[in-house]
Amino acid sequence: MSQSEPTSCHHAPQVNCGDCRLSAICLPISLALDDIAKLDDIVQRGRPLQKGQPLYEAGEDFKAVYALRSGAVKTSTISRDGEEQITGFYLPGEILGLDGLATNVHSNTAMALETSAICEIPFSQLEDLSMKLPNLQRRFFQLMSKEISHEQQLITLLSKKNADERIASLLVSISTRNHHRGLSSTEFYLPMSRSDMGNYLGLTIETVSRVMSRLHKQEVIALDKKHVVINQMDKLRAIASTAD
Amino acid sequence: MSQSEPTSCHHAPQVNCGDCRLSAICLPISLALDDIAKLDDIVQRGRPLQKGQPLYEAGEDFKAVYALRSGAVKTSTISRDGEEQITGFYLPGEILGLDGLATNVHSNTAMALETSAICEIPFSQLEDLSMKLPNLQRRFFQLMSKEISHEQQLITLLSKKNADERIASLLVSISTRNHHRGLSSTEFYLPMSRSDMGNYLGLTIETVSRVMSRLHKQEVIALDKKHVVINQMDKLRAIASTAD
DNA sequence: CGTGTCATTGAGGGACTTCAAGAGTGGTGG
DNA sequence: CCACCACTCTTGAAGTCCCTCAATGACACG
Repeated sequence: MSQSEPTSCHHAPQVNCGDCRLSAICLPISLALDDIAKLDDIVQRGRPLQKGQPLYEAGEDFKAVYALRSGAVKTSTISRDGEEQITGFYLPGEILGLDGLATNVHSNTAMALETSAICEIPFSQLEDLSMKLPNLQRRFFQLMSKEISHEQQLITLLSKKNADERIASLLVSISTRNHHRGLSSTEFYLPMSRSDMGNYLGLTIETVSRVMSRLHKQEVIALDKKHVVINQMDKLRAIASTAD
Repeated sequence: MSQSEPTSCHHAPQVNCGDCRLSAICLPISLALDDIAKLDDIVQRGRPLQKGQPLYEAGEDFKAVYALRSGAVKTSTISRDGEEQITGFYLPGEILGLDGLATNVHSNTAMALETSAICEIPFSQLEDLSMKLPNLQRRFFQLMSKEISHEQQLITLLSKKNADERIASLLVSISTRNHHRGLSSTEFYLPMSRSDMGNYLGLTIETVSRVMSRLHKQEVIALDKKHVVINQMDKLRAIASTAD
């Protein structure tokens, strides 16, 4: 299995929020140390999710939000005729499951793209805690609004960008998020298949493959299957940013 | 100016929620009579908005949500390079402005497509009131989730549907919403320009025009500028529903 | 009556899809 | 160990759908 985390094993379930390498970008962001301890008390850390296993499914009751500690997850909706539409990819330190917040029912399915360690945060307890910690509550509003603005960016991408711009946008997005997590912004493994990329970006798998090959030939990126090295970040950004 | 409401003038600012023809589908839905009266007390009814005037703009502080009493409104984001992306059309009885709820800042701009009468509901007071009226609070969660699922449907449309399916989907959507408001589901005026339709659906204005003409020639719809009559609803739905 | 805006229609071209074949990879079992 | 299979990915050739460019028409407004 390809692995983007060579530093150490992050699947160990015994880590707590205070020690977690991701605390700076995850839910505990801007919380005081003893507040993190309180959050820590309600976080449940289950066994890792294997590739292809669902974290939650569309239609399920909303019971918790989830923080991704390692691995990668995709979220998707299934339209009436059974076709999948991927709505997002999630990387370590990111929070998912908020799609159920409004109705108490998840509208999306979340599925592991590779073996993933996940912190589960039961929402009832989180609600109580966030009453006491205004910073935590603010963080949740931020997250919800981030979800919405992400969707609107995706709409703009699908509505206005060509294939090159779409692919470049996705690569820049992953790069930026990796950088944010303290990882390399120029070298990483794509956690999703070409098919998932195409589904997400509104392209066929062949077009995804062709564009990636083209970027490789132009030496904007180096490419070996899922391993990506960005050689010319400025150029990639230029391609991506016919708008964000 | 073309007008889809020949029955009576709905721009009169003095109407209250209890008397409003739209109370069955608007915010007061499922509220008891005296609860509607409470809601009524905080609703502000300003002078009508003229075509092209903004109701709120991206970046503005979120102070209120709005109920559309007559007319039509579009919401849109402006991407970095200045291009507009329309994210929704709103018809009488529908609520807008929730895009600011998460961050207290609007992420979209809302603009009148034709002369529109609008009820403004200051959010601070609405918050207080919804504490006391659980049905009202539930209604708000519904509305937020509706916004999210609308965006996800738009994503699927942009990602998977061809031009005919996109146009048909929009027509069916407007038809359904008109029916819901007690108006004709088969005959109505489009409140937006071809350009706005194209922007929203990710198509050029020429393609919009061609598809509309084609549907006309196939006698699925009758068409005179913005006036639409749906002759074969089943056929239109069939075209639209390669998924919803 | 000219001017500007919006919409329609046609011709041509381009970007992406579809169809098809083949290469590379991982897993299973003889 | 390698043959076999399933699966993913790549690459090419052909086709199609939509866009671009352009001209014209319809209508409102000064």
